[in-house]
Amino acid sequence: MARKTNPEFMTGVPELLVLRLLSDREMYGYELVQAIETSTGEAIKVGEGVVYPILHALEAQGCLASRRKAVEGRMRIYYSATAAGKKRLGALMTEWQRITDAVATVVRGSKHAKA
Amino acid sequence: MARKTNPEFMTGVPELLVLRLLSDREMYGYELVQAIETSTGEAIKVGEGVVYPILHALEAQGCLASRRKAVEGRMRIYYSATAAGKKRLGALMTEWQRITDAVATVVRGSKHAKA
DNA sequence: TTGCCATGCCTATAACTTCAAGGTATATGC
DNA sequence: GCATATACCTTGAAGTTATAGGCATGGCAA
Repeated sequence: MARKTNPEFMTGVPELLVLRLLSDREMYGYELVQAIETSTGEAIKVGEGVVYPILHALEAQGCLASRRKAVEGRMRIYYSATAAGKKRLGALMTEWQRITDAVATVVRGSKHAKA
Repeated sequence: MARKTNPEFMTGVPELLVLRLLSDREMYGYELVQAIETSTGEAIKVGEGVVYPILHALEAQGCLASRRKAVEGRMRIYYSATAAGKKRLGALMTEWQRITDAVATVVRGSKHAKA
């Protein structure tokens, strides 16, 4: 079961984090990669190959808005969460809570867990 | 993003639950499918097509032991967690904690999260 | 008897996501 | 000139879940 790709418990997490971070302030791709790493205390690290496809997909769905900005001769594309994006974030957090709560119940030894 | 396969936040969860449940008492595949559903309060449901491959893989790795038993004319294969299985369960729970803690930190608005 | 459903095992295909590695380009430091 | 950091992007591989089915037995009802 040694996963190299799709590691344990990571499905959907990058998208959740991106949406959450972009709800606070606008950021560009390269910045997000590092923000995810620092904000999680090095616990979670994702590559650019993970972030960029998510940004493009979310923007195509109208969950993100982007604007180009030249900084020090380099081109940056800043993304921020739209209303639809925040709505989607809420749905993702609800789902995240649902799963984590369920797992916690079982892990804590839910004796009969019937009634 | 409407996922039909590999839904949000489910990667690795079925394996964790199977290992956890089989650490308490031996169960057979069909029983596990229902046990996961009831023990999570209907929050998590997995089909047989998810459980059986996991059982076979874990057994092949020595994480599970099995014994055949005939009950009411039907053949059942009971699985239980071995020492290696419990060790793997421990590793999975540690990883689970690591990810969920990290996500919780970001979601709760991680101030600047620099130092 | 016949038919249907629940039990109980199993497999194959499709779909989705993450990961690693590479490609392009500019600014800076040696 | 050359290497590194920034900054964007794409491609291919790997792994997991979901859906749908196949096979077989027992119990129940018509």
